Amino acid sequence: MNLLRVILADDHKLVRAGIKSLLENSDGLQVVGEADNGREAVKLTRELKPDMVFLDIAMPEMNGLQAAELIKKDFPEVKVFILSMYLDEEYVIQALKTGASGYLLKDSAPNELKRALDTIKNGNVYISPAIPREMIDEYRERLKHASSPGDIVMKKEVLSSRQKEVLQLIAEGNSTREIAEKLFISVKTVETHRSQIMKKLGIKDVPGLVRYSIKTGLIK
Amino acid sequence: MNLLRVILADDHKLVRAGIKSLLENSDGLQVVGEADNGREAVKLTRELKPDMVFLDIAMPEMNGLQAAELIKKDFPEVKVFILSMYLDEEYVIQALKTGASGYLLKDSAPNELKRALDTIKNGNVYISPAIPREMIDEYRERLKHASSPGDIVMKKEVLSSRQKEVLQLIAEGNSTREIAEKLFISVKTVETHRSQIMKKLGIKDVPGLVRYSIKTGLIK
DNA sequence: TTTAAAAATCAGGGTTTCCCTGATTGTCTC
DNA sequence: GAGACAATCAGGGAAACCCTGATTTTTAAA
Repeated sequence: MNLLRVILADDHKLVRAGIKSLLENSDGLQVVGEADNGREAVKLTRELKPDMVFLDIAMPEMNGLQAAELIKKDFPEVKVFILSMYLDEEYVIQALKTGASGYLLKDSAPNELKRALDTIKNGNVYISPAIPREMIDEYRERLKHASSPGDIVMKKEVLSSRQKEVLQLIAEGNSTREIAEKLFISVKTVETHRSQIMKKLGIKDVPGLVRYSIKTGLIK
Repeated sequence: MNLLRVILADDHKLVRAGIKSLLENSDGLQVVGEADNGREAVKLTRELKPDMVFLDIAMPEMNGLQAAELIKKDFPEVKVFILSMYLDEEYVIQALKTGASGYLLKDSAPNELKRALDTIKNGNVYISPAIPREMIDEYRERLKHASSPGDIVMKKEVLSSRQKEVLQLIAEGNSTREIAEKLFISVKTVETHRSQIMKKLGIKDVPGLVRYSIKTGLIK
């Protein structure tokens, strides 16, 4: 039986050693190389021609998504698996776009890893169940209408400009009433905007909106 | 030979499983409990009376440093080991102050973990070599001039630890009711805490609290 | 060691927001 | 011209927010 040869990239050595230990306990698999960052992962891929590459997203020098892109460009047959700390729409879409075979959150249960490996071995794509279906469905939908995956432009502009306007006012600490006054609309309309924004972003509370606004640079 | 009974707290289950696998491969040690956040770690410590507790710092609900404080207060004999993503002076000092037996960066080599374990078993304190000597020296210096470790004031702590706990829960998006349930106190008490926090910080709305929490690194 | 201050707990009661289910109108697009 | 979405608004109940207290415990200071 051939062992699946994999490369593992994560800048936190302790975490990496842990994941390695987990991977090697599930049989049929062998970690043949380890990298501290994306650039090293790409280099090792070139040298070792592994079957699969595990990439953490947040890494110094070159992040996992950039590395995934380079690897898939030069070695489309190498399966790429993204391990991420955060459930971020941007990241998921980006990963799918580069042709990754899997996207798993780091707070997944360890048995999810095994399931993901089985799925990928059979040539399918595994995506963490924690990721909202709409996100994936929408990507698939767009995929139908594009000539190549690279063509797909995921609404960078998820929110309409009015919605962004309202979101910013919320995140800046304005109350519903204050926003209504500033925009010359009713309190009810502001409420509808807020709930539309939350629905679109998949966020269920105001603190979440604030964190999103900071992360995307809308405020700060 | 008695096995060292340890509890392991990290919100990223996959990472936790990995560390667990690493720990159990080094013998003389057994993971008897796992926690997703600081609060759970404290609860498990009460129930299981372990020999040692491994705490990640960045966790939802209650971070590892707060958990360390509570654990050391009630069970001074339990050894606390801090695992951190970042090399942050505040964190290191805070960890030493609570009486932690170890502070290790997550990007340490796995054999450092073994060395740390040996050091701690002998009753000594292990601090990651990556941490600048001056930081530790400064702490030791201050220790000389204080009657007890608790006296050492490294930096202004505006909020009490309870207040920080509540603030974190607010900023993470928990509703007042949810916070009350998690802390086993009434909704009214949570409201009082919130308004006390706002008064102290001079902030008048929840989004402001979230921004403050991100800026000061309490969440994110 | 008394005294004072702050922390942590809770309540009443009025105002505002939140949330859910609608609804209308205009504007694109296929 | 049907469907999707944006932007506007309402009703009504649940929850959160805000203010004024109040009690107990802990901590600090005099």
